Parts: sequence; structure tokens; C-alpha cells
Amino acid sequence: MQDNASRMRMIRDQLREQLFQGGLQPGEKLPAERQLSELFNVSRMTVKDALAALEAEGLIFCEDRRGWFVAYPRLIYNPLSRMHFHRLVSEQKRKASTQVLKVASELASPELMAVMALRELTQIYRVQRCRYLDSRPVLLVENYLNSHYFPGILDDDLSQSLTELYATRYGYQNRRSRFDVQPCAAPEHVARALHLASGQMVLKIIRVNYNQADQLIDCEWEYWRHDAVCVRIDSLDHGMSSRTL
Amino acid sequence: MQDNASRMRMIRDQLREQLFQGGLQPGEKLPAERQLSELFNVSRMTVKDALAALEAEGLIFCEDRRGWFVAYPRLIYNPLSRMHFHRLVSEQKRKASTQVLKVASELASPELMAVMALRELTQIYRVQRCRYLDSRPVLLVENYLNSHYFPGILDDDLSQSLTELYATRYGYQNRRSRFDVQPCAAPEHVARALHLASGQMVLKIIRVNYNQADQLIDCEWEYWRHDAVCVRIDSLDHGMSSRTL
DNA sequence: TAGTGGTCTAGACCACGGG
DNA sequence: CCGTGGTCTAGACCACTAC
Repeated sequence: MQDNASRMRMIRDQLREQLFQGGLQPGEKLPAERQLSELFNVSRMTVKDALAALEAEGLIFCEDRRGWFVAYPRLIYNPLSRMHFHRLVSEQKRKASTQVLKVASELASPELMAVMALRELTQIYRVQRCRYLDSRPVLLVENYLNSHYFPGILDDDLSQSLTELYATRYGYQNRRSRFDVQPCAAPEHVARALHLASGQMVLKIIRVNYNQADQLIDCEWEYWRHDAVCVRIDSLDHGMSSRTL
Repeated sequence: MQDNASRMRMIRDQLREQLFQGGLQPGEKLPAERQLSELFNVSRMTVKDALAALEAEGLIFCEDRRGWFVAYPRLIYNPLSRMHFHRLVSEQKRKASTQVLKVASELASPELMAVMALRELTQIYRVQRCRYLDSRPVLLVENYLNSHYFPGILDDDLSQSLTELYATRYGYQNRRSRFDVQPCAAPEHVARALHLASGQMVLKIIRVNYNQADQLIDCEWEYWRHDAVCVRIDSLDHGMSSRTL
């Protein structure tokens, strides 16, 4: 009996085969951890490790205290295409929705002052929204607007595209942006919104936007479920083109 | 006694404070898990969970069976700047080195055929290299070259920049590229090279390059340690400019 | 209220790294 | 060789979800 592979690996590999062969549909629920541990005759910790490995592969995902589910295809997200979320999603034949979680007017934090190059005591508007892909929360976005450039915007409908609102109400065009993409741990409020356990890994995208006068008008913290997105960048083709695939 | 926070969170937060206050230097080793579990009077599993949370935050990192260490700053990687690794690193005042792990000539796998739009039975060259940042392995790169475009390249020095080799020996310029960025689990050989435990999360960047005649000449699988890199994209400024900060 | 995953214990042995 | 993290057990209680 060759026992080079650990039990965790064996269970992981068996589960993976079952997922592929069994033709489970995205979103379908897996048996509970306790059931799997009986089924494979191992402890629950070992099952958890195997499930975590499959999660890292992007084959399944976990919702806090709800269970494990078969993964959905990743959304292909091209930040340079400047397409707003709902259009991006519908072009990929998926369903999008947005929920505004919080709207506030507050003083910029030191961290934000650094990113947005603000003076002390600058007032900013803060908009927190959760975006859903096929009814599943996959993205928490926090927008920080320099209040100086957006008088009265908080009275508007903020569940629509902010970029469009900037253009139609204030005449701002996005001239250039900067994106920083990096994996990080989900802060508590992000974990809650995305149904993750606290400290789980997410993909964080910090975006800073400049208008046609090269003024830094707003920035955006995006927290994506790491298994829900693939960031695509084309080194040509970053105009207003609608090609994403 | 308010006990809302779990022990794991308490230990995590205490450790984090210690790391910040104690002024530990990047690369410095933390006490062993067993020592920490005695120090905090909890089981080793709880310590592991706390350490994993700090790892997800990017504050510490783990090397398989070597221990836990204080994290280094992330390398800022701008794929659109077309700067090769060694220059990128030295401009950020860090130290770079490259080790060629494997060079082979083989038939394209089905997956590769799909990505590179190859016909069946196409011969490709495969170059596997490990790149080091301050003597720490942070990136495993696998290049797949369409052998048709690169006769005799395997005899060359492959530890240098391939892009430069393409230009000087074959006259190929990079006209455009496509990047797909997504977190995924490290395959076994990647985990080994990067000193990770198998199944750990890495940041995978698939890059496809076209030459001046718009021919798909090669593609590249990059596996980054997730805590070692920040991918930066500027929506203007993607020429040959040397600005990265 | 029943079922789920989240957290936690107090041990144990194994495989690998490095002197 | 010893020290390290990797893996694993067989339980336990808690917090939250969903009904």
C-alpha cells in the first residue's frame, strides 16, 4: 500500500473526481462536513482541509454556516474597458444586482488622505455597496468621493453606476485611472457582506480616478470573492470598446 | 468579561501589535508554533489559525517546515510597463536573481492548445524559471514558446530576459499582450519551488504575447507568492515609460 | 429548534530542513 | 540528529442560518 499521499489529498482528489463526474451544477450544495467525515471515515478537521484545498482551486466555495457549494464560473472583469458592473455582467449572460449598504459624509482617514493626496480635515462622501452575481454577493465596493467635486450627490440614486452619474450630473469624464490589485484578508465588514468567515482571503482592487482636468475626484476600494473573478487586461484595446471576450 | 472576540482573534491582534511595536525586521523569524501555544496558553491549532489570519493580511509568511517570518514589502508589478523582472526589482531598490529549473521541447497539452490557439501535435519549448526577490523565491514562471518562431533558442542563455532575447535574436517586438490575473491554489511543483505547503494560495497571471505581425509567439504562466506582489495598472502610461511609482 | 460551519482542545505521529 | 511545520484524531461547545 503506497501511502505517499496524505489522507487529505486522497479525499480532496476523490471529491474533485466526484464533482467533475457527478456533473454537479454550480451552486449545488455538498454534503455537510460531518457527513463527509463519516463517509470517508476521517475526522472533521481532515475534511475541512480537503475542502479548503478545493476552495483554493476554485472548484467549490463556502458560505459562513450555510455550507459548501459547487463554484460558479468566474466573472471576467476588464478594468480598462470602463464598463460598469451591470453591463459587464449582462454581457456575460449573468444576472447582476446592487444593494446600497451605507452612505455617509465624513472626514478622510489618514490612509485615505495618503491615497487621495488630500489635505487634513477634508470632507469626503463614502458609499458602500454590495454587488451580486446570480444572487450571490461577490463584491463589496466602497467609494470615497472628494465632496468638493460632488455637491449634493448623496441625494441621488446611488444604486446606479456612479461613473454615469459623474458624467450626466457633473460633466466629469474619466481621463485616467490607476488600479492596484492584490490578495488580502477580508476585514470584518467585508467578510459579513460576502458571507465569508472573518480573515478569509479576498481580492482587493484599489482604484483611483482622475477626470478630464486630471483632478483626482474619487477612489474606490473593491473587495472581490477570490473565486468569483478573473481580472483581464489587454495591453491594447483599452478604449471605450465593448469587446470583453 | 466581554468575550465577543474568539481566542484566535485575540491572539492574532496581540501578535499584530507585537509585530508593529516590536519593530521586527522583514525576514525575522517568529517563535515556533509550539512556543507560541505555550506563551498564549492555547492549543497549537489556535495558534496556527491566528498565524494564518496574519498571513492573509500580508504581515507574515510561512515557509514549509522552516517557520514563520515577518513579511517583506510587496513588489509593485506593472505588467503594462513591459519592464523585465531584474530591472523592475532593481528600480525598487531590491535584489533579484533567476534560476532556470527546466528546459524542454514537448508537444502542447490540450489546455495550452486552447490558450495559444495551436493545432494538434504542435511542438513547443517549455522554460521553467524561479525568480528570487532578496534571495527569497517569490515567482515561478513557465514560458511556452511556439517552436516554429524560435529555432535554436534552447541553446541560448535563458536566465536573461526572454523578451530581450526575442528582440535581439529574432527581431520580434511585443505588439500587444493579454493578462489574466486570478488567485488559485499552487500546483505541487509550484508549491515546492516557492517553499509553500501544497494547496496554498498563489496569484496566477497568464500572459499571452503577440509580436509586431500580430502572431501569437509565446505565453507565460506566472505564479506569484500572494504576499509578495501588488499588480499595478495605469490606464494611460503603458508605453515604454520607466515610471513605476 | 435543528442543522450548519466556526472554533477549540490536548494530545499524536510524520516528513522535511538544516546543522 | 533535533527542530520545525504538516497532518490527524475524537471529541466538545458556540454562533449563526434557515425553517
